[in-house]
Amino acid sequence: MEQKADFVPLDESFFQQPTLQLAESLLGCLLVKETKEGTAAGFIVETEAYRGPLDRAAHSFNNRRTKRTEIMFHEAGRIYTYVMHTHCLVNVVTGEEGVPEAVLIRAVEPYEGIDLMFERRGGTSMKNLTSGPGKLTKAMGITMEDYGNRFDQRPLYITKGFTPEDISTGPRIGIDNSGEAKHYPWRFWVTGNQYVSR
DNA sequence: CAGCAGATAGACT
DNA sequence: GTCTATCTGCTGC
Repeated sequence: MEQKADFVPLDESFFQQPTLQLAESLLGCLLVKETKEGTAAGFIVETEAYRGPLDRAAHSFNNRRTKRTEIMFHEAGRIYTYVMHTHCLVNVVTGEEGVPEAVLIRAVEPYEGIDLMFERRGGTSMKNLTSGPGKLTKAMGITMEDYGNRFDQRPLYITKGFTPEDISTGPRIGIDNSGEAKHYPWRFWVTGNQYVSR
């Protein structure tokens, strides 16, 4: 009876929305990671959409299909983790089988397992704990182990959170060498939330 | 606030 | 073998 029944993963049909719409729908949802050290959870407050063939900023631009991007060609709801420099980033795969699109989770608001997150992140402030894509994966213990799993089942999954009052959009971050694509307003965040990366 | 080091996986010559 | 990358934290003006 140790098991918490509070967190019920979202149904897979949730992920079967157009990528831009899903990026917006994900705001306010609760991202949960269960490990043997404990459970860490946080509300998603910032996302970015990456749209395969059309999007120069996406790893899957021009349908580039490699070992790394392979998972983006799968059905919606898969987990795409990617190691960048010293950090791991986490994406939600969207689109139907064969359509390489994804949503990057850029920031969450800490909700449960906050002590555990501080332990993993070392000395830092509450505001700095999960306010960035590399920070949140470290705080929650998300790694390449999660690559290819599904967001509708443990140990890494998404469940219902709150409904954001107001949502902002703007250009994405960290894709300066992507030509035109860098101006696309495919970044979404909860307006005014202090855990948004910038 | 600009500049840069850090450290790993995968693409490309 | 070399180069780039969906970033972060620290240093020095």
